[in-house]
Amino acid sequence: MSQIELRHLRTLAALRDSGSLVEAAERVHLTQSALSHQMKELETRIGCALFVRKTRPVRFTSAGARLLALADQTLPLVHTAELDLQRLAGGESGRLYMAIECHSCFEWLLPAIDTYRNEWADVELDIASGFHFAPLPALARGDLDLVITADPVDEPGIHYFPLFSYEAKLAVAKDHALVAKQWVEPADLVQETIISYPVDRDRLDLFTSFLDPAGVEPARVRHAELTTMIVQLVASGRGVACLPNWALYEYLQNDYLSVRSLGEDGVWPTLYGAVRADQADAPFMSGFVDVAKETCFKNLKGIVTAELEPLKFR
Amino acid sequence: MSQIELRHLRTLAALRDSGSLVEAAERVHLTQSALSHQMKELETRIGCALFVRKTRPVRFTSAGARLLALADQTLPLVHTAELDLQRLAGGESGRLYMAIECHSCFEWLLPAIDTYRNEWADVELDIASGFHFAPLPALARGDLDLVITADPVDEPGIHYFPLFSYEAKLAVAKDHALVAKQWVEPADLVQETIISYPVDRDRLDLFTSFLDPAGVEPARVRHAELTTMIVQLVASGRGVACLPNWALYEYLQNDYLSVRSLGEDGVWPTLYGAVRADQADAPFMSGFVDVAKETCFKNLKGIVTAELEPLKFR
DNA sequence: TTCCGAATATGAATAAACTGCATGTTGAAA
DNA sequence: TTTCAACATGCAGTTTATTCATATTCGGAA
Repeated sequence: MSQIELRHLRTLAALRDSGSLVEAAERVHLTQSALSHQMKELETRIGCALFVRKTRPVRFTSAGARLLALADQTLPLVHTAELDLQRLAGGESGRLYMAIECHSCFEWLLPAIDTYRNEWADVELDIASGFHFAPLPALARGDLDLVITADPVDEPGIHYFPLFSYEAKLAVAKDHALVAKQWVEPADLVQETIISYPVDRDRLDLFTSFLDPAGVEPARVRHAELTTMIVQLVASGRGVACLPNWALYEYLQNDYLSVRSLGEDGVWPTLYGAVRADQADAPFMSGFVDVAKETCFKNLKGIVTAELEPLKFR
Repeated sequence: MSQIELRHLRTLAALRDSGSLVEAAERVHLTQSALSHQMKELETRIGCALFVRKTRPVRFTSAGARLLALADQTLPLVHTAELDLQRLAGGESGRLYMAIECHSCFEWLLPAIDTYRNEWADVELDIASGFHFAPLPALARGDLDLVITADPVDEPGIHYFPLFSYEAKLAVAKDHALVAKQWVEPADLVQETIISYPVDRDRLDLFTSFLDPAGVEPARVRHAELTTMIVQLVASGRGVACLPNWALYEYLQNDYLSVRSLGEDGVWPTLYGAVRADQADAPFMSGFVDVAKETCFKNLKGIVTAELEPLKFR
């Protein structure tokens, strides 16, 4: 049925380029006998001669010429595919579809992606922005290749690259009563309205690391999509919000609101890049982690103000 | 080195279309085990995984997707090539480069080619018009596939299809002295100017079949490229010319000149189609001969006038 | 013509590969 | 946990590809 193989096309091309079986054999690193057998067998399979051997250089029949045309069409395609595969296998290239669980991460992620693109032009990048699905299962399944998350779940086959730790601070209006306190205790928030991103509360550090352990429930929870919006609501006294220190830096510089630590020691989540274990060692993957850490380091390291601690890098 | 083979591409395409190795195995008429081995081996050869087997349907990695793209590029090409080869092998298609030794043959050759094209659209036709080379060696060598000739040379590997016999007549002006004779004898031409196509005289029937055997040399030989030109020269009494009866039919109808036979029985050359022996049985080749004979029969059969004999078909 | 050298063809042996069978492993759903 | 379906694997049989040694063919030169 399927009779033609790439080997035949390579032989024919070599035969055209050299003009004789003897020389063609050298080019494809086989013996003259091998090529003779090979061609003869192909000729019987397709039922007609491919070239005239009595002439020098050999003359191709219509069938031979047709196969040569096929060779000219396909062999270059195959060759470039092989080169692509080499890069793919060497980890110089690959697919990098990512999703972020951390809502405010775009701030440092976009510059990181910019610099990464320059170094790894061949990597196919994409960000799943509107992620209404669970990112980690999608990662394990292969729909995603990288997930930025603050909640490492111990799952086999998933590897976590720590990026940095930041302090999750409580943002309050400048005239808020809590400004008087050195730090915030869970009980202080009983009467408060919490403003948060519209995600499950078990993915909010304020609840998982602070309020829930103390058994405290705030008066109300409001949602806002954008960091700017949350900050505005907080500044105007409509509630308080828990945000990463680096996301608050700009607003503190402008004296737009105040921040306080959650508890005496503060809450310090760590941001991880989650990848599939089999890709953890791929150069294009660890390359991205390196670029991400470096970008954060450059852009976010100097965020110390009177009220903020710097990030902790690992 | 060269690792990818068409079989791998076919397997991958089947795998994508079906979603599982089991089903893909059915499509390529192999067992699941065979495909498993095949894919595993390819993966180790190129150094990275091609698809994830844990999912249903299977999910392709970047490398797998790249190979699928290659498959989509190449497999259709290979398939159409195989179809072309089938037609080529079945003789439904082929190359038909032809040359004509007979100068006036275009008259019936061009209509013949027209009808042939309709029946054998896939045959690559070409006419070597300005043939300043020897056609028969070119035929044996493979530069040509068909030569229309009136001089069959007994050469091994060449097969001659007889097309028809015609009478080579002497055309003279209407008021020429020879009109008085029933037929022409060689000695009658001693004083005459012969007008012929500009080719070697041993390819002119007038010499080879009439004058040379009698040891007669005409007074002068003039050349003209086109049949019309020769006829004009003859009609105006500048000389006499030997032409096929069918080439003279039109001019006789218009009472433009007169013709006489060469000798009592006339000279009757036969026109042959010469082909390489290995192509003599190819349907597209004998198909051409049939069309050529039929065209001549239709177009040239009714050439009988008071002075012309009809063609003889074999 | 005959001989010679180069190229191709051929036959047999060997090496490699592909494939199938039987069976083990794994993952997902009940 | 069980079960089922899909995939992996070890092994054996078979096919296929290649090589080596040798024969044949072709074209040119003596």
